[in-house]
Amino acid sequence: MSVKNSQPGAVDKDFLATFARGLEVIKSFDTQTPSMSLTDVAKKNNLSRASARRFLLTLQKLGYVKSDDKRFKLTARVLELGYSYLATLNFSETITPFMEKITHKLGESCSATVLDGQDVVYIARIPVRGLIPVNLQIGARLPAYATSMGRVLLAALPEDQLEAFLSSATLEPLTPYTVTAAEQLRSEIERVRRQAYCIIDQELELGLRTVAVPVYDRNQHVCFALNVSSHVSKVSLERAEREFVPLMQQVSQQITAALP
Amino acid sequence: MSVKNSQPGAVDKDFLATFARGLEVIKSFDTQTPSMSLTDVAKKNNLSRASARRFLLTLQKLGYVKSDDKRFKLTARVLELGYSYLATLNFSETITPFMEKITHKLGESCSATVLDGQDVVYIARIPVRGLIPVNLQIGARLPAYATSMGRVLLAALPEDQLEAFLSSATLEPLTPYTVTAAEQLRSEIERVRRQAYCIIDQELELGLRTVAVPVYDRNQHVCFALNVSSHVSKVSLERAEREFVPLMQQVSQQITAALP
DNA sequence: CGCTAATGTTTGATAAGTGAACAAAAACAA
DNA sequence: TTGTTTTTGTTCACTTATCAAACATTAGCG
Repeated sequence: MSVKNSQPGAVDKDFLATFARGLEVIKSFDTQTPSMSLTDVAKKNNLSRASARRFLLTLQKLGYVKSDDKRFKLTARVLELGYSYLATLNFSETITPFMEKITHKLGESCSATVLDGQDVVYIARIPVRGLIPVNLQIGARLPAYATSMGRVLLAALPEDQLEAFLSSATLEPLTPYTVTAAEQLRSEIERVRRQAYCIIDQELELGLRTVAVPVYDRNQHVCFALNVSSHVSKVSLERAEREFVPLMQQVSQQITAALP
Repeated sequence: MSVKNSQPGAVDKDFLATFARGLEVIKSFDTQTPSMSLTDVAKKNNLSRASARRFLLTLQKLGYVKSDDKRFKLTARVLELGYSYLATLNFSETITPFMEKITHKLGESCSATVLDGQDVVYIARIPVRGLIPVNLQIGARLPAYATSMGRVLLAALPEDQLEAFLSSATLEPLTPYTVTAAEQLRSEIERVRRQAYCIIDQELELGLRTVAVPVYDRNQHVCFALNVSSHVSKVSLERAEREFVPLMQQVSQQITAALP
């Protein structure tokens, strides 16, 4: 890498502001503002109206937005962008049948996640009609420190990266049960590494009991985590360990063998 | 719109090439090339290496790609872009429990799609362990003309847009049963409009029998289609009409009432 | 109706992005 | 080692995008 930014105000010569701003424009459409006028977009992204207009016209020409009467909204084509990530994970097709098998045998939702920064991100999910209709679509994020999948993935990190995570993460008490002390979290993660699975009770949400196992690729690298989530009133801790863990570990090995 | 491009070679003054190219760079990562070197990216997108490098460094700085030893790959953050579209559809959360209900009662996969151009695009899906482990994730596309959901959505288009679709679509015979004559397709679509549901038999894929109904928002506009797909050997046409259609139409109305 | 206020569109000086050419560093073979 | 090839990084005249401010167009309102 070249040395840039000797002065604080200096801009990175290799940073394409136009592109970065365009991506922000896409992301600026959300639940609160599903459709926006040109001026709305300009304000929300700190752009001049002239600039906002160019972004919107470009997106429109590419089919990513459509305009009904001066108001712009995203089209389903935007999903293509996210889809190209899923396509690079050659395993997301492979794993679905295995996850369906888990769902079928245990009668609980099954998910797959990867680690991105301090979050786990859902890459696949088989929901079942449950007590709590949780809505965690592909792309959804949850904090890694308070989820079973997060701990499984953190346990697979090299020591220096785990260290970096622990020193930078802010551990909010999401429920009274959430582990918020870095040292305690570290020993939990070490335990997860030894036992090769993780059960978390109500640390993310009251009533939620989740079990996760790592899934390895053919080079012995953890590539994602598998999870089954249930309710404390439905599945005892004892049953989770006796019934859920073995099945999930077995399926994890089957997936490894089936991966490309 | 202002008048542009009097001469053929003229460029659109309001088109941001940098942004459009950047989006292409993201899309250029796919199953065949999940990780690429700088040169690969340059070749695949017809960019100079200098340019490709700027795009990759920008994406890296934003966290959308990471580089392991000179090879670049997308990160899960890319899903955020697609996710922002789902967020603008305020209903994708609302509908999941209803779809789970359908899946539970009928024992078959249930999907929701919208129309984008000539395709239907999946915005939600509840898979079940079935005969054929189909892999249709959120964002996946299928040709509208050969799917039950496509016909339901086409039936809801204003006459001029339907006309435009019929005259521009290329109707490939995907199976021996596929309707490929525009006139026949039109009358099929008209029938779908009258009966308010669509059953398609093996037009997309041999053995596949699918049922679709439209779902309206509170302003009597069709906003998406619900679908249940099964196998001809598992569900008779008679049962599909007697059992599937009424339940799906009932759930469709419940969704309308529940929409924001 | 005219007036105001807001939004959308064009314009010209300034800033950012571009590819071709060049430089540097790997990768590979003899 | 040395030379050859391939890939990656940098520079710089030229093109594109940007902002601010002008102008044009609507929308609202008494």
